Amino acid sequence: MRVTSHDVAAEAGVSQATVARVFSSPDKVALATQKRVREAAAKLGYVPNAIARSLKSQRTDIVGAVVPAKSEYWQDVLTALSRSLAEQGKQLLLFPFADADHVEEALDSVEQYRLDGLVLASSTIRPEHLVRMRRPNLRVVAFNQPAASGLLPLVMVDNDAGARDLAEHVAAQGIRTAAFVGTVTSASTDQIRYRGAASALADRGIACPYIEAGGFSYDAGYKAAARFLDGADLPDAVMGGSDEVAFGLIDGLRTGGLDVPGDVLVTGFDGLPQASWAGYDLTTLVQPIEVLVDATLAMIFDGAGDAAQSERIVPGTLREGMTTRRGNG
Amino acid sequence: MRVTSHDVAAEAGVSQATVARVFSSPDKVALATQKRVREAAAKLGYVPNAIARSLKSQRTDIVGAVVPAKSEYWQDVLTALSRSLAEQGKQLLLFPFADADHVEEALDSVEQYRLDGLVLASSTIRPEHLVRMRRPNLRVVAFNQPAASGLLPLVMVDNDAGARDLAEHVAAQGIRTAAFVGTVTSASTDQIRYRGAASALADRGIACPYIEAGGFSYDAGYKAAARFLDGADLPDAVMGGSDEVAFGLIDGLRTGGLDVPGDVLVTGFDGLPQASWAGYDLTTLVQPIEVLVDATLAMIFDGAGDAAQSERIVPGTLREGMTTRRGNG
DNA sequence: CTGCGATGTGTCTACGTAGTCAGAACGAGC
DNA sequence: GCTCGTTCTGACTACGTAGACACATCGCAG
Repeated sequence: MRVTSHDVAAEAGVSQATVARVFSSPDKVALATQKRVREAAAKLGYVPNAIARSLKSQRTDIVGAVVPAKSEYWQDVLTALSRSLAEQGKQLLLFPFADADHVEEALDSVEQYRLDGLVLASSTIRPEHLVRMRRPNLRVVAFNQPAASGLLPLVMVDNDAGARDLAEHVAAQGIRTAAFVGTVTSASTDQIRYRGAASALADRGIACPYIEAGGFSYDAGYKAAARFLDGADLPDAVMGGSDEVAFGLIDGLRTGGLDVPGDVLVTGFDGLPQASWAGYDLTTLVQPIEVLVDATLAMIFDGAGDAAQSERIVPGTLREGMTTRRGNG
Repeated sequence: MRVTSHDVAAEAGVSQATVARVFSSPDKVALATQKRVREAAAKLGYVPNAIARSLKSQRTDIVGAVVPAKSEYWQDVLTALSRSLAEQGKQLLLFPFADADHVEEALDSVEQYRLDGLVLASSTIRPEHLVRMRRPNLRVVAFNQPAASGLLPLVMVDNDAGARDLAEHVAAQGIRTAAFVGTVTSASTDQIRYRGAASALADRGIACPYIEAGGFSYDAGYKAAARFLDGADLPDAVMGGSDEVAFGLIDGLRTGGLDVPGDVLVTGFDGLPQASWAGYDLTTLVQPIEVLVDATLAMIFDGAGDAAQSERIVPGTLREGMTTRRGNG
């Protein structure tokens, strides 16, 4: 039914091996033969079977990605990842999980496929799951996941330096009090971001209490904003652990009658496309997603020997938006 | 190196065939044998090889999705799709493309994999490409793609009825003039939405000129808003072809000094998560993505014989947001 | 004209699984 | 005790490809 390399071989009057060579290592086949084979293939509508090739060659040309099902940030990462892979003739297989408790299921199905590599893209995967993914024949790279440090090869943005940059930027606006809203309990990135920001602010004599939002979503930020609405506690600046939280904060504060940035400055972290939308124009730390993705794929495909220890920390870029423009407006 | 069913067979003292049966059709193996095999498998860390299974069984348990690389809407669809597939033990393989001119490349790589099904998810794929995807052994379903009608089995939201609902809703707010901003040239969905809205408005004596935005992105909407800023042309309501365009419109109008909904009403289409964000609170037509996705997968896996003609049109739901709340504020 | 490397092609086999077929073991019914 | 049907298991093979190996052909230097 299906056209195979044998059919093409018969049509072109060559052996099956020659047909295979034409499509995998053409330089080993005489040009005249190649032409004959390609014509026969085109005539019959032959397309090489990637499944069979994978079985034989022990390479799938497929990279898996374990990601949270719901998150604006990861969708941007996935887009960049799959585009970069496509350029190399490889594909992306998705293993989404609903929440931290369902990671295990996703990891189970990962093992059935003999993937060339796996990107663990979530700051909420637990260390015990991370370690479980260390296996021969599979190059695993943790993406933006500080908790994986030392356990797996790791690529991430410089969360500490980024948080300091943001903190220094708001400090330069002349604030006296601040607060950090995020979710240290479930995201290891937020831990570092909070520490970096708090430390930089402390250097300037500004206290920065931590407020647990219970998630890194818009809703979490929106609800957390209620904390500040009784007025007494309102700091001069609120730093969100992520852009999504910051959007929620801004809308929550504004809905509560406060002005951003008039009454309170707000910052985010990630640099989502929406941060540039005029409705928010958020001051945030832009992650160089292309760079991060390229570094990740480089680790997977040209990874060194003792990759478990290798880490690549990439600096982000401060984006100064309207949400921290104070006084001079 | 890798643990195979042969290794497990040796360990358990059975044949390879029995091991295979334990993992694919357990009811054909005696319970005692099953237990022995499973223990041996656990001991050796055996995981069935999906590649080999696919080659033998001619089923991959993988569904492909051809999607535009950049689009908020499609990311929501993909999330729902992959989650639904995961529940059935299947996986999603992504074939993103940058723009309409690169669809061909994506489709080429689709053929190498012997996918169980393929979702063509983009309103910008050209009809000639659509037809090319009709092939034996591959169940293709077009998703939200009016242009595929009659060419491929099709699942989509009722764009016409949805656009009429939106139009009637704004008409009920007492508007006298309107405009539709979208991109009929590149998205066949916008064509239907515009016609539906214009027709419903015409029934009430309201003209609705069409304004080409040149895309369905935030930026396209933002730029299109400039059209209305000289004041003279400002209609009472602007209908965006999609939520993304509507967000751009709103921000563009507001940046230009207009009030939404005070000076002009705005509607979207799709029901993105951001539509519910307090900063926009957009009136839009919410697509029942879960329903659409389930219908799509049903067509792929339990599709009828003459599937080319089958179409499933699902109604959406009107979401009344602040952007069309007029006068009574 | 012989020997040798380079090049091109064919034969054969393995990748790891699942389905077909045959046969073994066993109990039940005559 | 023999036949029959049922249940279980093993041997064998095919899925479609790519790599190892052997061999044929050719040009070229000695």
